[in-house]
Parts: sequence; structure tokens; C-alpha cells
Amino acid sequence: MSTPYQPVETGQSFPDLEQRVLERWRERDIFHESIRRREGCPQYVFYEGPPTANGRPGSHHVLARVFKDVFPRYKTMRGHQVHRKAGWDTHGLPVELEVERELGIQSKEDIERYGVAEFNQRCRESVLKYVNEFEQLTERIGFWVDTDSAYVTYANEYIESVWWSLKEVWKKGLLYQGYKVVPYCTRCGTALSSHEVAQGYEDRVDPSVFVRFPLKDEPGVSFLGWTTTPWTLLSNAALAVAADVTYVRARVGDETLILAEPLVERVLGEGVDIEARMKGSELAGTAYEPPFDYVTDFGPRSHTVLEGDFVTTEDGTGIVHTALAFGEDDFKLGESYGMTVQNPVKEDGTFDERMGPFAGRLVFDANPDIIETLRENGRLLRAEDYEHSYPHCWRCGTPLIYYAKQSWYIKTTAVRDELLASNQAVTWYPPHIKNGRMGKWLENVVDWALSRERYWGTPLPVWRCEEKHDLCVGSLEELRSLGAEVPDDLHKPYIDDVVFPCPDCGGEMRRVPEVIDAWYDSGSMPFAQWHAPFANEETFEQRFPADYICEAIDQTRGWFYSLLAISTILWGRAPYETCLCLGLILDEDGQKMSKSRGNVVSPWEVLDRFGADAFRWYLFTSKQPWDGYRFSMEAVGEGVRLFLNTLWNTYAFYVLYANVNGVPRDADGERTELDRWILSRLSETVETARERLDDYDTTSAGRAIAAFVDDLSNWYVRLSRRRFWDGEPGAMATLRECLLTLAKTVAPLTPFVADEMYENLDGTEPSVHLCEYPKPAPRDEELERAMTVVRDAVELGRSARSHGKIKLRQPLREAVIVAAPREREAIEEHERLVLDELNVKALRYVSEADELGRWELKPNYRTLGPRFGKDMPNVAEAVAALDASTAAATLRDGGSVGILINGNDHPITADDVQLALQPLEGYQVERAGTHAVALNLELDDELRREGLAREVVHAIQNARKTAGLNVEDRISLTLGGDEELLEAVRANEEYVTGETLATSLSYDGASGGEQTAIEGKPLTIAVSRAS
RNA sequence: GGGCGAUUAGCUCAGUCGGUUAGAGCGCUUCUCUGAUAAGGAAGAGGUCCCAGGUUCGAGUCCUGGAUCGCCCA
Repeated sequence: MSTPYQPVETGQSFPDLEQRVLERWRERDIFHESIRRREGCPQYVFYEGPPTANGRPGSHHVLARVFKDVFPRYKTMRGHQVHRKAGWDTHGLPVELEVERELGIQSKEDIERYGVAEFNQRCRESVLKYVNEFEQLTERIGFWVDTDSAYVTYANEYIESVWWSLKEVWKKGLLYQGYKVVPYCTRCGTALSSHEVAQGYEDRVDPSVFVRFPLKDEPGVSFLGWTTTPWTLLSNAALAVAADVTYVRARVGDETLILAEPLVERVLGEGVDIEARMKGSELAGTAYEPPFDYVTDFGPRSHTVLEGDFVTTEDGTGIVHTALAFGEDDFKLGESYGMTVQNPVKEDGTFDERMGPFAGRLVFDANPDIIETLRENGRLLRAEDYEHSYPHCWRCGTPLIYYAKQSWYIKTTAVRDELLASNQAVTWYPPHIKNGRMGKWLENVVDWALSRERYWGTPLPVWRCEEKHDLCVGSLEELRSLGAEVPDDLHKPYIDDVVFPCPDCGGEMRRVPEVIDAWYDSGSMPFAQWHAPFANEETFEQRFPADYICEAIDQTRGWFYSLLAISTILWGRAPYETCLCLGLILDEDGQKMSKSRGNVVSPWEVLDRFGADAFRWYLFTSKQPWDGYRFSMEAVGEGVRLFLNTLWNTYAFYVLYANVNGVPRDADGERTELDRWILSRLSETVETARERLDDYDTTSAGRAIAAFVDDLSNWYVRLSRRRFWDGEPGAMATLRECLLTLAKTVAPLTPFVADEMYENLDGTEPSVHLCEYPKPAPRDEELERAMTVVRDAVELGRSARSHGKIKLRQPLREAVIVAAPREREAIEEHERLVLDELNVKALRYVSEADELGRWELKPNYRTLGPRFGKDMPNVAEAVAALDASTAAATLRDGGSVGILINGNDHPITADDVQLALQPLEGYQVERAGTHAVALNLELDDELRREGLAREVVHAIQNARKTAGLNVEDRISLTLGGDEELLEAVRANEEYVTGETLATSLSYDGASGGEQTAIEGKPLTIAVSRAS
């Protein structure tokens, strides 16, 4: 076949190109085809962590989604079948909040008044509001995922699967209702789970108050208590001290305060009179006057001092004010003394009617007035501001309170060891997550607070009769068999109408009012996405566990945890084998992107300007993904310039000369050393890419590919240009092979440009993504090493020119190369190349450096260190004392030299020293290690004329460009001007016409030509396209 | 207060098993090359490898303590 290629523009807009490729993928249905073709192949299982589509997708979604895409693409090319089912997380507070905003309402009463059925209907509509934009973005960035068959957590089938799993949990006795202190959002009116709390820590300033608690039987003496939640003082029930800490009675003015000794100075300042010391245990039982008397009955030990093992002397006064309902420690302490919990705060966060003037006020809002009251009645010692990190509702931002109430729990503490074992089987990226963040979290796991007193969520499938018989229902079938009628919609309020007789007592069973944590929904996706076990059980089993999941690191306590917990309880194992954790995307200044800061970069902005490949390339290669990104447009642009443009232009170069010369695709010819070198480098690159992608490391894979592209463009192609101008088959075949293999190698990373190149260069398959991933061919490492030496020599020569201030255009007589025999051999093999690159007429080799400099010997610590240990300083001295020139000569010939250490003679071989050349004064020598290059800078007339001729050629090439000629156009050339210049051209006429593709050349003055000057000498150039 | 991670050039980042002269790209200055290039090449400026101890013949790298930043937990 000899089809000419489609012409390729060098100034290609990548966003435009990507639209073309997307169109082709759609037409040819490439994504699904890539799955169909792997029917029967080993599965590589990917689980999609469902996003909530009720907000616009941002750059962080792009980050996660391109990392979700790259490995499935890679594994597909490596021969796996990779199903990718999309999903949407649809339940939960964020959705309800959005709807509340839309409706302009803000409390549970408002929702009830509005009507739960209508409210939930609006939630259902709202949650997929931005699905369209998500889908567009997903397609645009090249994230291949099946959105048509996406699972949706609000579907009845999904809910039924979740119910099934809850019933399993129930059967294991791990689902229970308990009265506990829970983190509670007063605005949302619901408790939050610990992993939700974990998402919401923010700095907050609270009052820090020191309060007097006067002893009942001793006027003038007070306990000094401390709290940052003054509103809890309204229901103060007791004080807590540490039994074994020393407390003091401190005289301050005309009163006596009791507090922990280590804190006296910090709280009261210096020079306080200590009247007495005692252990905390001695204080226990002492009665005091509470600060308020709205509620006084807390049962036994009300308003006395208790011993609490949680009391520390880290801050405050060492005396902890205890309001039983608002702290886990407080609550447990009260429980252990058999006290009565009084909770004066209603579920909406306001004080109840018992609280006198504070009734009806929000607790945080009441703080200032409470402090004022304390001040007025002499209870306040001091109030100051206290900044600390404090949990907030992760979605609505309201500061949480800890609050005693009834909730449903999963007893995850009972399976802690199993969780830890499951975690151990997971391969984490980065590895420290396993025993760090995740491992530590699991070691400290608490029971999963499962229930939410909200509306839009999977209903908790527990029914209860008046006799308090509970039953967890695990399927619709079971519900029917109990005599219930199953509604069309399993959500509230319909499900709440479902009643049936209690199997135990025959009483009417009604469902408990709660819905469940939406994290439980998403954590159930391994089975619920298939409606397993009610349907597709085989599919579920085939696709469990996942080989790979990937989300941002905040999911450690979110989805990563809920998946792990549910699977561990149900099946005793983790539902994923490899988990990649991504960092946050920060702005240029390292600030978190947020709407309030106004520093959010819209992904569309990046995609429209640079394209998806550029965005992907930046995310994949700019750094390891887990430490977070400092995002900037400039950084993305840099990747385009350095990688995508270079790749594209090399490809465009190939196509240009293949078309100009009519070189067929299957042309082949003799391969030169340079050809074999670049092919060996290609193999090395393929090797590295496979190895790194197998290890989920796009960064190193991408960087290796970029280094290859640089070698290909700036070394191989540049040095081989003349061969391409002539369309030499060996060169064309080599470059085509490089580009084609490159397209396949880079395809998972930059799928668009890769496919475009493949389509034009080969196109046998409908897409590069249906190809096998390249396998590395045998390498020629000897050649790779030789080329490194050659490149070093060229670099040294250029450096010598630069220091000698001689332009590269000016030919020089000779370069003198100092090199060890092996290096010399390498350079000799590629002499033509070195001559051209350095623009010299000849190379002369000297094996002894004496003419150019003097050898210096340095010990190789890497080999000698382990051998001599403590004697290394002596060794270094002995090596330095050797006669460098003779030793160097001996060593280079493979001999060994003896050194005397502690009276013993030790042989030193070439490996044990590093030879370095110290240049002598007065030579233009550049050296590196064992080799050096010197230039003879003398010019004669012939060299000067050649130099001038090259200058003229340069000027003519510019004129060609200005005249808008194509690179392959032949020209008629007319020159005029300075006689010395024309003389130089005459002396090198063949060279000049050859370089400029001139079919005719005359010297008759070129009237109307372009005026220019070379070294101050005037030159006139006229070019016209030759017919 | 605790856990995890980070700290290397003006910026973004590499740095292997501990090996003695710590690198790249960008940016800057000067020069240069161009028959594909938003390119390439050379030179220059630019470093307390966060700090302090320790281990070692030898520490950017290992250990201890501290500082700062980020995330997480109390």
C-alpha cells in the first residue's frame, strides 16, 4: 500500500483536533468496541466512585477522572477486558440543602409543611441537574465510562440491594440503636457519622471562659472551671478532676480558687499564694453551687466533683465543667455515676422552655449573653477568644455540637481486626496510606453512626411494633410476605405508610423514621450497582473485588472506608485490591480552590485553551499525584510546548517529507547506526512505560516518553534531516516506526493526539485504542552507551566554540579529541555526525592527555569505601600521591596500581578511581571526566570563504521564507553586492545552490531584491520560484 | 495535644543502595542555530538540600529533637 498521508499542519490547534477525534470515536463506537473485542479475556475490574451531580464539575473532578481513565485504557491495550460502569450518588444532605435553597426554606418544619413527597420529588429532579455537564466533561476529557448504564443510588433496585446488605448486618447482630453523644448539625437536624465530621474541620474562634464554682460549705472558695462552650454551662451537672493530679488552693485578692497546680501560673499569673495542696481524689464528692439553676436534677452526685480519667492539665484549669448531654466523655462519666442526662437543647439547636430568658435562642448565639450573665453574678473570672479547629457540617458549614440522642449504629468496633486485615491486603498509592492514614483510622474505628433524621435517603428498613419488637427487612419479597403492600417508590413518605403485623406479638409494625447515611449507599456499589443478589449475581461475582479504584485522599474516611467496612462485614475482605489516592488541586499560590476565594479555575477554560491531552499530560506528569497540585495555566502550557508540540511537529515533519517524496508506508531500507540507536531508545522507552504503568506511576512513564520525544526530535531527526529531504527509505521507516510505537505507548495518557497520529500513519485498526500495547524489542545497550559518549563530545565541542567565541556557522580545521580507547571507538563510529555537529573538517584523536592537560586521579568512594572503611582518608591520600599520568596509563590498559595502607599493599584497578582531566592554560579545551575536546581556532582564507558562504545561505533561506516559498520549492537565485561575499559564494557554488534548492544562480546585481548585510558587507538577494 | 505527609535554585519538580563537584524544565542575562518546530544549542547568574544534634571513613539521603506548611484526628 502506498496511500499518501493526510497533510498535517504544524500549527495544529489541539482542542480542534480533539473534537475531530471525539467525533470519530462516536461514529466508530470505539469505547464499546474496545470492550467487545476483549470478550473472554481476563477482566480488569474498575469501580467508579459516584459523584454527586448537583453541582458543576470542577478541576478536581478532572483530576480524578483522568486517573480513573488512564489505567483501564492501558490494561485494555494489555489484553484485559475492562467494563466501566458510571454511577451517580444521589441521596443525602447536599441534595436536600440544594432543594431547600431553591425553595427558600431552611428547617425540617419547613420541609414537613411543604410536604415530604413533593420535597423528595424535587430532590430526585435536582440531583441530576448537572449530569449533562458531567457527561459532557467526561467525554471531553476522554474519560471512557459507560454513562448509559450508570447506576443511580436512588433507584428502587439499588435501595433493595442496600436493604439486603443491612439485613445481613442485622443478622450478624451488628445493627443496633443506641443513646449516645453524637456530632450533630442543628441546622440539618441530624447526626453525622465520624467520617462526615472528618470532612468538616475548620478554624473557629470561640470564647474561652474561666468560671467560678463556689463551694457549698465554704464561702469565699471556688473551683475554677474552664470551657470553650459557655452555652453548656446552662446545664452544668458536675465538675470533673483528675484523681492523681495535684490541685491547689490559690489566694487571689480576697478569694481562694482551686485549680490544678501545673496550670496556676498560666491561668493566674506569677506570685500567687498557695494555701494548700491536695490530690484530685481528695476533692471528689465536694458539693458546689452551679452557675445556673434552670435545671438542677441530674440524679446522684448532682453538682459535686467527680473523678474523670479524661481530665488533663494540657489546657484550662484541670477542672472540667461537665454537662452530661454535650460531650462523649461527659456522657460516659455521668453514666458511670448513674446520673440523669438532662438535655435542654432542642433538635433545632435552640434552648427549650426550661431555660428562662435563653429559651428559644440558638446555643452559639446565646454565648455572649451567658458570659454577660456570669459576669454580672460574679461567676466569671475571665473570658478571652480562643482559636481552635472545630468540626462543622461538611455541607452546610454550621458548627456542630456534640449532643446526646438516639441513633442507629453499625457495630464496626466488633470487626476492627477484620478491617485491619482487609486493609493489609490492599495496595495503596502512596504506600504510607496503608499503615498511616487508613491504618490509624481503622485502629481507632468507632461504631458507624448510620441513621439520619432526614428525608431524601435510603430508608432504614427497620420496622418496630408498640411492644418494641424490631425487624430488619432485607427485600421487597420479604416485605410482601409479611403482609405489607410495597409502594412504587421506596422513599419517604410512601415507605412510612407500609405497615404489617408483628410476627412476635401481632401488633402493628411501623418503620422507624430515619434514613441512612449516603456513604452507606456508595459503599454498597460493588453489589448494589448490579441489583445483586436479586439479579446479575454472576456479573457481581465476576466483578468483585475491583482491581483498581481511585479518588481524592479525602475519601480515606469516606468512600474508601465505607466500601471497606461493608465488604469486610459481608464477605470478610476488601472490595478493592489497588487504591490510588489523589491530592488536592490548589491554586498558583498553594491556596485551596474555593468559590469564596474566587480562585477556582474552570476545567472548560483549560480545555478550550489547551485541550484535554494537555490537561491530562499536566496532571499525569507534572508530579506524583498524591501531594496535591499547584495548578496554573502556564504549567499546562509548558507541557504543550515541550511535549505535545514537539511530538506533533516531529510527526508533521515525517508526513511532510513522506508526501513530498511519495514514500510509501511500507518503504524500508538500510538502517544506519543512528537508526538502530533511536530504535533501541524506543525499546527502552516502551520497557520503562510498561514497567511504570504496571506500578500505577504515570509520572515516570510520561517523563520517560517525553525524554524519548526529545531525543527523537532534537537528536535523531535533526541529525538525519538530509536523509529525510531525500526520502531515504531506511530513515523514513525508522521514523515511522518510532512515531507509530510512540502513539501506542502514549495512548493511555494522551488518547487524542495518539489516535490522530495512528489514524494517519497506519489506520489498520479503527483506533489506536484497539491496538495491543507495544512490546519492547531487543535493545543495543552498547550502542546506547556509545551515543551518549558521542553526544558528550559534541556538547564539549560546542562549549569550546562558545568559549572561543567562534560561531557554529564558521567551519574550523580540526577538533582534537581526548578519549579512552572505548570512547574513541564510539566517536570514530559516528565521526561524520561529530564533524557536522561541530562544523569541523577533521577529528584528531589523542589517547594521552598530556598535550591538552594533565590527569588527576580521584578515589572512587563507592567501590573503595566498603573495602577500606575507616582507612578511607588514608586511601584518598595514597591515591592522590600516585603519579597521575603513569597510573592513568596503566589503569586504562587494564592494569592495576598498588597503594600502601597500614603497611599492606592493595591493588587498585580502573574501577577504583575516577580519572579527571585538568586542562592546561592557553588551550581552548572542554573536558568532562575522562574525555575532552579541543578546537583549533586558526582560520585560513578557504575556511573564511566557507564561513561566509554559510552566512549567505542563511540569508537566502530567510529570503525564501519571506517570499512565502514552500520547503520543497526550487528557486531562481540572483545575488549582488559586496565582492568578497560573492567571491565566497563562487568558491562554494555547489554548496550554496544545493542548500537553497536553486536551479539557477546569477550575480548580476539582483535589482529589486532584498537588501541585507553580512559582517557589515552589503548583499542583495532576489529569489523567485523556478518553473 | 496526637497521627500522617511535606520542606532541595526566583518558580515547578527530580535526586536510585548513604559515596564526597546536588540535577532538569521554566523564568532571567548574553550569544547562537534553523530545509519541521509555540522549537533547538552554548555560556552566565541563581543552592545554608528548613534548623540543631547524632550514627558513619563519608549524610540531601539513616536516627533523634525542633521549626514551618498541608491534610487528618481529638
